[in-house]
Amino acid sequence: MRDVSQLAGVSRMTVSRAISDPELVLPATREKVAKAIAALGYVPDRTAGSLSSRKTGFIALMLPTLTNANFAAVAHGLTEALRDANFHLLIAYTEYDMVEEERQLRNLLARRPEAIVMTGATHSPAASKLLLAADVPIIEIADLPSRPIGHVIGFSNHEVGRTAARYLIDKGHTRIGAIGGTVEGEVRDHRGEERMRGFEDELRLAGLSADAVLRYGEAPLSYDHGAAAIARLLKKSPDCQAVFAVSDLSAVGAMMQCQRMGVSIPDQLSLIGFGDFEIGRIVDPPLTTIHVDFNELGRRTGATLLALLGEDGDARPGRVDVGLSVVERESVSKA
Amino acid sequence: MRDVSQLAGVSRMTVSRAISDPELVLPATREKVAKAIAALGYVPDRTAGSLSSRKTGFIALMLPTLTNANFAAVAHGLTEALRDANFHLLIAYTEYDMVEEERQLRNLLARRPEAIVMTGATHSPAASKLLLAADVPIIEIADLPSRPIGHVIGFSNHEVGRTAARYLIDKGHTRIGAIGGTVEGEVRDHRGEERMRGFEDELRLAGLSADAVLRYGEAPLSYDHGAAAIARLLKKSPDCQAVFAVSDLSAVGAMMQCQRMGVSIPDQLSLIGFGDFEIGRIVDPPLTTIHVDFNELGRRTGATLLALLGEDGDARPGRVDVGLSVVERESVSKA
DNA sequence: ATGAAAGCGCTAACAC
DNA sequence: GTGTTAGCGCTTTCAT
Repeated sequence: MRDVSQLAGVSRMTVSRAISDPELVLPATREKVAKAIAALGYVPDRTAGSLSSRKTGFIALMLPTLTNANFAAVAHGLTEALRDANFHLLIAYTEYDMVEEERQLRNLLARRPEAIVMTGATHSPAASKLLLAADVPIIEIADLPSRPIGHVIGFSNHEVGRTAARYLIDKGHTRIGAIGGTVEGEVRDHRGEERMRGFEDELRLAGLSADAVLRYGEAPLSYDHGAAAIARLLKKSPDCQAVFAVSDLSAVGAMMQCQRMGVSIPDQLSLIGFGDFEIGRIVDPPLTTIHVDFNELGRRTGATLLALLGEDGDARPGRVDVGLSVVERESVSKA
Repeated sequence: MRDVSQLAGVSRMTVSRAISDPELVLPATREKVAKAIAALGYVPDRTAGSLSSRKTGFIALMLPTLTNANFAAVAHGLTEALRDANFHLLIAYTEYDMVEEERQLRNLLARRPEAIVMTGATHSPAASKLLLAADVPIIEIADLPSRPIGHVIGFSNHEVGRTAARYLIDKGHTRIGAIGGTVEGEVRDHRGEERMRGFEDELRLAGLSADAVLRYGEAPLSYDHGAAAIARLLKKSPDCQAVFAVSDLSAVGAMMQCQRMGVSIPDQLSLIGFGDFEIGRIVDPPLTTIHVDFNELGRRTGATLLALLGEDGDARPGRVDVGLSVVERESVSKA
């Protein structure tokens, strides 16, 4: 920057202003500076700028995993929303491991993000303490915690499960099952488990048995999980009429496995998923699923962040439920 | 940090050492410092540390998109490899747009990464200039450029296309087509196009027509693309026996579309994809595809980075071809 | 509208 | 093994 200022024949302060707040500089001066910058190929050092201004321009985003289209959509929506404000996303992922989450959070905090976005609302005590002490806006997303740390933009996973159960019940099914991940071990998907609980609760409310609700395999759940889980479930409960999969990926895996086993969907078995993944539209029959607008979730989060970081008196914690909807396709039949 | 040093009764320098190079500090002192840190909930500020030490601990990673399992696998492998060395990945994505790539690169450079990992080797002139001037190790991955900027860890996309063509030809097919993205507009997948070219070249080498090679739709290619493209292709070239899809996602979309149109795979149409995505193992029939170990690519890149950043005399640019292999499953028949 | 001085929170380099 | 001094490249603040 010193080089630029010398070449342009102005002080370094003027260069700084010409870059970050051009309005404050005479057009002629601005021009000279721009030329010098181009000639030298100067790229400002935001590390130094961050230290001085005490604004890093970082937003921390904690995700369970990168390899999930919906979480990627959140990251995507967020990035879009923040791009023009010149914020950078600092992404960390936990692999559904709370010990790892804490480690990652510490690393993130060392970069002094101006806000922290956490996926989910279940944290280790140490992580919660870290978050509380961070003194920056916290947003918990993709969940609807009863005791949130800061702002909330999400949906109720419990309600997802209940909605799935109600839908299947309304179709006249009575022998209803579900497939999801296990709760044992360190690696677990709390939000998926919440969907399973909601499902079981609604089943019980309707006086139906929850015996065919199967927890099997570790997060992240994908096609293989669904294939293996449905095989187990049908062995254990051969008379099952309808199944909820906590993730569309599992649902699709289950569908393919059924195809191989000669179980016709939806004639012999109805299937409903969660997440509205693109693949669900493509398979045959198209998958009935529960949709949450994750892109919107990301964009909303970005807009909230911008508002929060714009005004000084940070508004009191907000709570937004982006809701959910059933996408009726053809994988569920009437009983 | 000042607070920590006072509480521990040592100088700030000792605190710094106790954190970043504990060996240099007496165990007793170390202990005192650790206690003070815990008591105060102190988290070091790496922004300040970076400025002072001139090491940011950032590695820049430029990806076409986040929403692709293989690129996500690269990011994953890289993160794993770098985690223990306390490096952070700074991820940017271009959405297959070279103008955007340049913008993103400038933003990345402002964070002073210690190395830059670029996916692909086709950059705008301005981006190339930026890269050349960056004065940090550059690694181009997932490609095998003839005129690389720095290190290369990748595979030949051209060879992928040739291999696909050869495989189909060896099976006795003569009326062979392909589906990939368009080359028009700003948004394009150069590496996918390279695979298409390799495919065409091999077809011509065998004296076969490349008329049924269809370029349609913009990157990123996914299920919908495959479904739409195969419908168009079969309309245009109804006698087509075998098709290469530049991405497994397109291949799966094509497969589902064929199912809907009553075209039996592989009896009436053979299909080979690229990328070995998980879904390809799950569909029925399982998809024959060309596999590249993207996870290994990420890990290799991480290891190379560590070596590069470890030693002072940075080794001369290396070139690694991770190769490729055909995964024979059941979507290709003999003619 | 521009400039000068001070300092952000750390660590490199050198001293003891 | 620990402390002192100086300074990383910017921006804040205040002056002109």
